[in-house]
Amino acid sequence: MLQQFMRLENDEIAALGSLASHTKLHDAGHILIHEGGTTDYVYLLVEGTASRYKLLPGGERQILGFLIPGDICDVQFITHRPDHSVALLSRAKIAKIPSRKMTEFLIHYPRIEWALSRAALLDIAILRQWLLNIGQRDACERLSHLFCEMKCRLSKIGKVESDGSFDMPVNQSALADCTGLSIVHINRTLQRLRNDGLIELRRRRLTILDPERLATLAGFSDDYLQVKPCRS
Amino acid sequence: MLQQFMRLENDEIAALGSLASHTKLHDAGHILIHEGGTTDYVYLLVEGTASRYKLLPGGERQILGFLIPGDICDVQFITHRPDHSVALLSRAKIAKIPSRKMTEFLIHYPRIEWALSRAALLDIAILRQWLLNIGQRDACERLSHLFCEMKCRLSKIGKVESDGSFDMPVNQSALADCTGLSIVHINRTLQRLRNDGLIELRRRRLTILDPERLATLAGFSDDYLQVKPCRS
DNA sequence: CGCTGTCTTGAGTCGGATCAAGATTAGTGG
DNA sequence: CCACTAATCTTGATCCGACTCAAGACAGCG
Repeated sequence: MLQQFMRLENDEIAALGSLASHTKLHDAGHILIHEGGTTDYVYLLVEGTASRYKLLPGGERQILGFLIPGDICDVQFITHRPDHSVALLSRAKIAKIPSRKMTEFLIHYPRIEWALSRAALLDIAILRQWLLNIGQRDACERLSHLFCEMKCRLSKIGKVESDGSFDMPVNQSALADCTGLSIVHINRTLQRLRNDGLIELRRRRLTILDPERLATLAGFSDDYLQVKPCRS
Repeated sequence: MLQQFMRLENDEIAALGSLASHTKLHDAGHILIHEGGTTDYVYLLVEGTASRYKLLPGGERQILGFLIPGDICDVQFITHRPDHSVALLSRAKIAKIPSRKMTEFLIHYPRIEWALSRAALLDIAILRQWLLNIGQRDACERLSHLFCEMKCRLSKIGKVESDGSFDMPVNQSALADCTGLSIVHINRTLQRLRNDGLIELRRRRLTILDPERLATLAGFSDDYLQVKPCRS
């Protein structure tokens, strides 16, 4: 949600709304963007969850990040040749906006363009944190950190239940590919977290049983996710 | 260099020049920005090399990226509390610009602001590539990829000699901390690359002896570093 | 000349990978 | 509502890439 980054005026909100008015429902697994292909559209994830990833010739996949409702898929692309793919993790509602239209729109609403660049900065902050995660932490810490991060991001858009549970529509294979671990090891690590009473993960739904202890274990602090809206 | 992202007008170049007119020389090891501290300045690296990194309580360090001449240190910071540190790898020339002044400047030169946001997109592309690197590749590939990337970035600013060598002012400890490997393993991996006749690394200077073969080994393609200047 | 930081090398260990198979669960169509 | 199939999850056994520890060799520098 862009409002995290800047208080928007009513007309801006309305304009955004009409820009994203044509939404379409897609099934889990649908690939929105193909690495190396071309796009002339910007996709806005209205409802559901998606992942960005890169594939290696050998078939290895690295998940680069998760998209949650309100996230935009690819203002990112410098050229129109995306350097990674985006696929849906769950059934999702998508608004598909022609790039041309988006460009014009942003010229009329420079404040929104500015908010988007803030969103990019948040992406950077998250990417750096992931790098630290994969580069320096062990399996347990990596998973814990990821869970803490997701919970924090989702809570900002009101997607965490009062009991602390939230949708996490990923299988163990996806967890493996975003932490740089093997599926088997993810499985065993999850069991440890479960046995330690830290989390519960069932039917694509994650409950953090002891947020305090999990955050400590992960070395998680939500500072990097806190974006101050500025320029009023 | 911002001109990678957009053809700038003479007055813009002149304005940038005067903005960055007061430069100062610092020694290798100098810490420009402290994680968790505060900054009211934007730093422009005019000459030399620097690294961004995060530290963990246990002393582990993850290097998040390298800065080369023309790179800007921290338009990045969403709040004024940097989430990582920046230190010089070599003696370097730095322009220190007050954030206020920078903000005003960008209001007068919106095209430059726009170029900066492009630069951020390049940062994102590099970060994603690093994530792939650390997450999925083995030691040899990681190092090779890093070297290919540095050479490509440096060649864009004319910092690669005609014999293919360039400054790489990092010790093995830094290589370890940016690839997520141990120093010892870096040492052995470097030896392999040397013995295979792929590289030569002496006195902080790297020569890629067989670019072709190294790129293949690394799975490197420079696509993600190619930024098309647009909006004329 | 003698630090101090950096690089090398060897030996032993371990976290996490791989391989292989069985158990569960979720979907599908009848 | 059940049978069938394909994912996904578990578990055990084995292996290996990379880590740690430890010590010696250089190199740059005041």
